[in-house]
Amino acid sequence: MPERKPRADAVRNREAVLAAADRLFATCDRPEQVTMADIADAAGVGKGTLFRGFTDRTGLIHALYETRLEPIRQAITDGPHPLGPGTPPLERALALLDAILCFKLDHRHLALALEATGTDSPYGATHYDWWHGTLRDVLAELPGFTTVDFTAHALLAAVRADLIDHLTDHRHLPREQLRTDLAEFTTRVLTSTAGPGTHSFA
Amino acid sequence: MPERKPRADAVRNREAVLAAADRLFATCDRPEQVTMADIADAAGVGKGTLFRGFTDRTGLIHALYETRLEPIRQAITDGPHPLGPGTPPLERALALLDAILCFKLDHRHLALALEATGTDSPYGATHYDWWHGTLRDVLAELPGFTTVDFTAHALLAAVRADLIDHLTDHRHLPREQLRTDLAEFTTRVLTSTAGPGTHSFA
DNA sequence: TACGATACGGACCCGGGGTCCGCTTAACCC
DNA sequence: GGGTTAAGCGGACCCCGGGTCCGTATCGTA
Repeated sequence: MPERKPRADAVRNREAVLAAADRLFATCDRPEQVTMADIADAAGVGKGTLFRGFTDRTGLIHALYETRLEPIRQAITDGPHPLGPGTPPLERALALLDAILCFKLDHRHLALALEATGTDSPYGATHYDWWHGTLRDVLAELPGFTTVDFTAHALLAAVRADLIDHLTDHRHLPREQLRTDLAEFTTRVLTSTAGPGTHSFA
Repeated sequence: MPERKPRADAVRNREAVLAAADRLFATCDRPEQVTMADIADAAGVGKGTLFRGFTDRTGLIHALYETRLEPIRQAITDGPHPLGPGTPPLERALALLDAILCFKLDHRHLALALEATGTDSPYGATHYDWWHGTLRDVLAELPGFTTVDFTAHALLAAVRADLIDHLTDHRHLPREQLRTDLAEFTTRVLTSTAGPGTHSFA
């Protein structure tokens, strides 16, 4: 079974669609305003082609997101300091979160579009489990940490796309401000010597 | 102009609709499965009545959410210890977040429905500004805090409905576990002596 | 060049949010 | 209680967007 190679026009179209979608999402301010028909038109293909290639709306956005995310993923799994492995945990955790933040800033439209699919909250997405797992493993290397799992979730929640979007677009927080704020917050969380701080209320 | 009193059937219907909606959202597992027509049927009224009374889907969910939220709001603005004013800031912040967490646990369906409206991310909702403002003011009373604004956002992000839902329904974290985890996390954030933790990466 | 497999595309379907308007009925006045 | 008025009702209807289908065009191969 020599596994036929995919047709040339198919791959060409696939690229065209991804490019068109990226462009449209980037220019329109509410991702749900971008309709499938719009994307098809902009890419110069029929609607059927979209769904053949990407199954459904979510699939298309997913695919797009994935391509943009790949480099960062790479940098984390086996890249150089400070993102790659081999960086001491506290510094690496900070680097991770900063990287996510910057990514979301640079690709706000995509991240928002992804979350706006509605079909699956971010927590259904495959990315999320990966991010969470990675961050959790890093935190686990820090001494004296018990609630690693929840902490990873909470830290990731601080860089969710819509929050970032709200802070930059509506509240006009400049990028660097946001980065330092996040860094300080993360540092607080990770360097605290919190004993059993569990005050219990009735 | 003696200001006619509202018609009896109108208020009766309003209640019926709210009750029906609450019931439906509570039983169906994905809020977007509940259609406006469903709610109208369940309440024994016509679709027109829904839109007359609540403008649109978002409005209906908003109204519902508001009624459930009111007691807690009350307890915070002028209730007793530990939620009310007059509680020392650290303890009060912990109480606030715990209260939000419990509320979202008890009304998961509503909170999810609200976020799933899509039309406005949680950050567009009026509640959010109030929560954020309240929490921010409390944090501001803690000594040595600089990034109060962002910290408030980040802490609130940790109790977002879909995260809570994911942790309880998919990961099966028990309620009490979640509460203690959140309490510890919050304590870490608020009791850390974080100096200028702003390591800068290139 | 001929042929099979694959991809194309746009007409079409369907379900859900939101509208509209002729009819109903509660509130007010006597 | 009976008449008048306008607020309220409801469901047929519209619109729009995601997703499907299948006759046709195109590619890859021999």
